[in-house]
Amino acid sequence: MKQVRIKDIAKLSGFSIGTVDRVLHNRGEVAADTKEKILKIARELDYKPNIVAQALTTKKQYKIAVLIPRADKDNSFWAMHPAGINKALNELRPFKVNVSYYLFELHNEADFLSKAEDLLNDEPEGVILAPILRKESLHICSRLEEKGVPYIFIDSHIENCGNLSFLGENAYKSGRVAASLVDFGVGADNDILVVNIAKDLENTRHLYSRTRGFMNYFGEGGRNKGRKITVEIESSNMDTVRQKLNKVFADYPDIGAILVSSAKTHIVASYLEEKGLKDIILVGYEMTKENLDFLKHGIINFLIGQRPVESSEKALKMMFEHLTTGKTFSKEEFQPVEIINPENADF
Amino acid sequence: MKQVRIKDIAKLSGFSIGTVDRVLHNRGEVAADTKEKILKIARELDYKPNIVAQALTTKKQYKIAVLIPRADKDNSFWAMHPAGINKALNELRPFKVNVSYYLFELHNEADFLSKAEDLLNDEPEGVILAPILRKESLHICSRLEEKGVPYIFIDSHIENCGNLSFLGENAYKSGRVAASLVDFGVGADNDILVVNIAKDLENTRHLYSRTRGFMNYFGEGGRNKGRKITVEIESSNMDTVRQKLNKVFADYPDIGAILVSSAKTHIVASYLEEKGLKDIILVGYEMTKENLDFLKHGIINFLIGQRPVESSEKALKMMFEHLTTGKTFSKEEFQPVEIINPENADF
DNA sequence: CTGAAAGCGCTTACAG
DNA sequence: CTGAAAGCGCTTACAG
Repeated sequence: MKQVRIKDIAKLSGFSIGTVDRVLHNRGEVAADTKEKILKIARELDYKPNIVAQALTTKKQYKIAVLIPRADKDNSFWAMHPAGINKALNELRPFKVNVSYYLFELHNEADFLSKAEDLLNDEPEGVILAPILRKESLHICSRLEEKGVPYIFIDSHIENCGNLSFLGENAYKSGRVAASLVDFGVGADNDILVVNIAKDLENTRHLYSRTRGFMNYFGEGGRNKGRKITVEIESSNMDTVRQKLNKVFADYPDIGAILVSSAKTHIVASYLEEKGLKDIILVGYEMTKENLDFLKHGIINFLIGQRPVESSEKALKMMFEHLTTGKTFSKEEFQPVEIINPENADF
Repeated sequence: MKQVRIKDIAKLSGFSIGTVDRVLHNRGEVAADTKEKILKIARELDYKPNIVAQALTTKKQYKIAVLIPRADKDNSFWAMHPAGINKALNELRPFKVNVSYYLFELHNEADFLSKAEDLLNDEPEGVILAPILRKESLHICSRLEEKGVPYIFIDSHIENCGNLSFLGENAYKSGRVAASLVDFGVGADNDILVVNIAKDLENTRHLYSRTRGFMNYFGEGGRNKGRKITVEIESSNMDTVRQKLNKVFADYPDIGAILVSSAKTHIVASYLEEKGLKDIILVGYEMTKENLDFLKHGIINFLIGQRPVESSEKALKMMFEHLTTGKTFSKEEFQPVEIINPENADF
């Protein structure tokens, strides 16, 4: 099975390679019937372009836009995605890929929409985005679809969209993983507390899904038979957190374990450290610097990771492959749920 | 910073591109002083070949040999490495890479040597091997070095070798991870048993390192204060295992957790199931089908994985990059130690 | 609407 | 020992 070249199609069809190339790329200026003839032969021969020759010859740069939250000190999680993009870019070096970032302030709807507008104006050929804000993201996605621009979701998922794929965690499953870890270590009669730190839990579905997974694990079985308490904290401000948690601990003195459903785990860890509550099991999310510090000091027992670097890396490679070959992918590619404790955190 | 082409070097040096190409590839037939001149310019311009053009034009196939144990039902772990190789091959598709396997019977010295001999006769340009049998591997490595053939270790590690790199777990660390998991769930006063199943523990260093990591964790701290018992079982035959373990349990009735230092974990799991010892915590290695079955049924609590698929994938890509560009790598690239429990095993 | 030609950067005979 | 030319498979003006 030697490679089929456009030269072969040219010979068989009786047209020149220039014409064949034009129909293969839909560049117009070809008579309808010759187009058909050529396409037929291409299909029969199962023609696949040689992407190496293509890369060598083309001047085309693939313009890919990335729309994610801006990383900052309280939020270093979002620095991991650019790291993954860079990894992919490095492997794609021989080819011509051009990535531009559109970074919005986390949980700021207006800023998200404004950055998305910038993105649309720049007319990228593919988009990778984190649709954290559900409503606003849906709006952008429909605009992309109108323009025929493919897009891939990372981090968060919206169902029934025209996305090329989704790369990230199965949030429900990761909640169950957290539950199983708590259950392995906690006393059978202790109470368990779930802390959600988010401005608008409604509009941040994956935190909600994690909590649901966590609860369902215990609903369906598990060793622990204690009460399951949920508390929502709207701000990650330490005073607010302290006040809320003081109240919870006053009401429930037998709490043996805490789950924090987001990367803000380190804030609850500070609280526990401050109060000297070292025996309480604390499980949370994401291997950010702040969280890892508390993990190493034994305040956090486990972190659940969703491999953001890998997701973004795969997303970019996937987009490139789609753009060059037209290949499509399964609509959801869940990444493995990663379990991190102090002993395997170094890697 | 535009790309430097051999044409640029040709112009600057006053020679033709043919001559430049000859010195760049050390193909001889060039006067010593012109060679020097050209190399100097190439260095100054920091010339890097365009691998896309190279791939398009060359007829050269890179021949890479893979020397690993043959997978079989008792040993499906070794089927994961070819999976990783295939992944890499798929990404390297536009280039001309040719992989041949040399599969030996696990722990069979003679067979290892015979397959290695076949490999040497076929004169590959790069080798990826699992140096499980220390002594025999050293012999092969020195032969490869004589021939100037680069080689990468996967799975097991031998220090102070001329290997291009090592890709695999940090066995000592992974032993500590296992210990921390046991420690999180086991009663503080229970005894803990370590089971080594291997024909020749001496010559299989990584099992030894895992056990050492496990023991040191408890030596340096940990909640559990019970006794730590070690048993060595030479064969994975069920009768042998049963007999040995019966004896151990008779002597130590308070065993609360078991570590199996290898992929043979499922054999101990069968034993526990047979005896109805469901409350004993069992931690072992590798996500093979047999082990995963017991994990899902709750007999095995945790499996430690070393990401064999990823290691092999990286190894092949690394070898390819080395062969094409001459790039060198750090001598050890440890893979993350993966923690698997029933809830995150599906991925 | 179609074809012939030049070019991407490198490699490979071949002539001298 | 060195250079000129053809070719890898595809794309890109350009001429007709």
